[in-house]
Amino acid sequence: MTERNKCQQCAVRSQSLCNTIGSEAAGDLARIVHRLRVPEGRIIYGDHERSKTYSIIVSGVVKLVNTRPDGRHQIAGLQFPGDFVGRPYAATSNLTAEAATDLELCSFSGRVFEDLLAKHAELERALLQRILLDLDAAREWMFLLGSKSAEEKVSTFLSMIHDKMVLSGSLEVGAQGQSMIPLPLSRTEISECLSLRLETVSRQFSQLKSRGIIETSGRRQFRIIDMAALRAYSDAQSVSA
Amino acid sequence: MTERNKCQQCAVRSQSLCNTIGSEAAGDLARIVHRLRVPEGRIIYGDHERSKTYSIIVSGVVKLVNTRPDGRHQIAGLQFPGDFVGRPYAATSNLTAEAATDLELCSFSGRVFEDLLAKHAELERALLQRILLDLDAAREWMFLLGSKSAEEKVSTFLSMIHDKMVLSGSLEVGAQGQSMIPLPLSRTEISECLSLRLETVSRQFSQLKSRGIIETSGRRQFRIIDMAALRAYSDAQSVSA
DNA sequence: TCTAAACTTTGATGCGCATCAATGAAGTCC
DNA sequence: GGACTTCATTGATGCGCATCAAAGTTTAGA
Repeated sequence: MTERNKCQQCAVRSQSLCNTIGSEAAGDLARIVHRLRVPEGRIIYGDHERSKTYSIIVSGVVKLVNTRPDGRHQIAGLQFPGDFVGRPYAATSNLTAEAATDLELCSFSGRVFEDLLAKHAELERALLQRILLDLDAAREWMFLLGSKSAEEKVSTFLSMIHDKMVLSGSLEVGAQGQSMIPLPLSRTEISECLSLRLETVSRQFSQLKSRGIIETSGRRQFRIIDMAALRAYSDAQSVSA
Repeated sequence: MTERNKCQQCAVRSQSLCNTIGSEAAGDLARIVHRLRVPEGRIIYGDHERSKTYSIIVSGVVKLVNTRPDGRHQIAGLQFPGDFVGRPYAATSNLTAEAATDLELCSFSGRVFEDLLAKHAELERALLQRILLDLDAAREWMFLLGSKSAEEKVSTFLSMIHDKMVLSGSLEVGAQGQSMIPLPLSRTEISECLSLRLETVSRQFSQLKSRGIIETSGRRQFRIIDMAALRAYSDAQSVSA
């Protein structure tokens, strides 16, 4: 892929949707895109949303929330920079996509994007590949929800955040010992993501701190002191003490 | 869609992949398909499988198993008649697809099917739509794994089996009171699907029986006596007694 | 039909996390 | 900059499901 194939406007990382397609499709895509800033808490799509839009995240984090009639709710997925947000080919969705942090988006109006999908098979293929990755991730997360202990869940969550930061270029590989990493979610949101109560999440944070594996600063930042230990706790059974 | 557009060979239900595409693509697809019988327990793809194949299930159930180094494993999805089985665009998968029951498949060799995907955009679109449904289902199942009680999990599982039987035409709507429904999984497999222990699954079966909501016959058949109650227990909080 | 193996059910006990409750720290507004 | 509000931490207790253990049932094979 040559440099001019890349979408300069929303270039985030190489795997981004608009960087995996040819120049003609990319050109068409660039013509209909517009930049958008979205404040934390804003609903992007869901429930009673009529006007459909699709986006690629430039910066920030989107949470996909599964809300139930009885008030229980769960975060069914997090989308990071470079990820595609939207649900093509469906009038409604049981999920609500909400800005977990302030966002910058590359946004496409629903109708136009769908036409473009029909026009460029390669764009549709790129989308299919991306959705398949989301499906892999969802099935992997199912294992966490069903089979991991609270300790494993919180450790997995923190290393996942670290890995996403590295992937999106916001953090250098191996720099975790030095750099503070921003937490995109509150304790309550983390608990909804891991299917724990927030008290349990807090206790696991405390334990990881007391073991010297992580440090925290304020409510929204953490530093990984011992990455190897964090990874070990993420898939424990290995740890006996 | 006209009748001749339908793939007569593997026509299972209207949503099946080969029934949502045009006649030319369907013709090409029919030309490369071959029927295949697979005995229970056989691995369809996964782990160290080299030769890729894709299939549409004609009859039987496939389980997608997530196996971990430490021996824990979980069923990450079930595929029923009409469903697509395979993981395009990936050399490997962490999942193993295994015949939960004896199967009849419409099978496509990997290379040829991928060429066909590239040739017919409409086939790729149909696949994308199907994968999106799988993603919706996976995210819905995440809620079960993370947030439902053992009672809700088992009730949900049984009504899901019922619904799938109806969808695939093996059971008439509203006939649940009369007909025995075959269970495609053992207690152990059900427990791996719901992230419970098999003893807990068994206890929930017993409780549903003692309440007169279901009956069982042998290990692999059940009858739904009171569908409304079963549905209520599937999303409890509603039930207080 | 009898026997053995595999699977399922039922019972007793304990642990992990939820729940209830209170204190403490961090941002926000005047 | 002090008071308020929101969010996070820590503690005490209880319940749901895992775990350990044993008996019962179904299926297959001699």
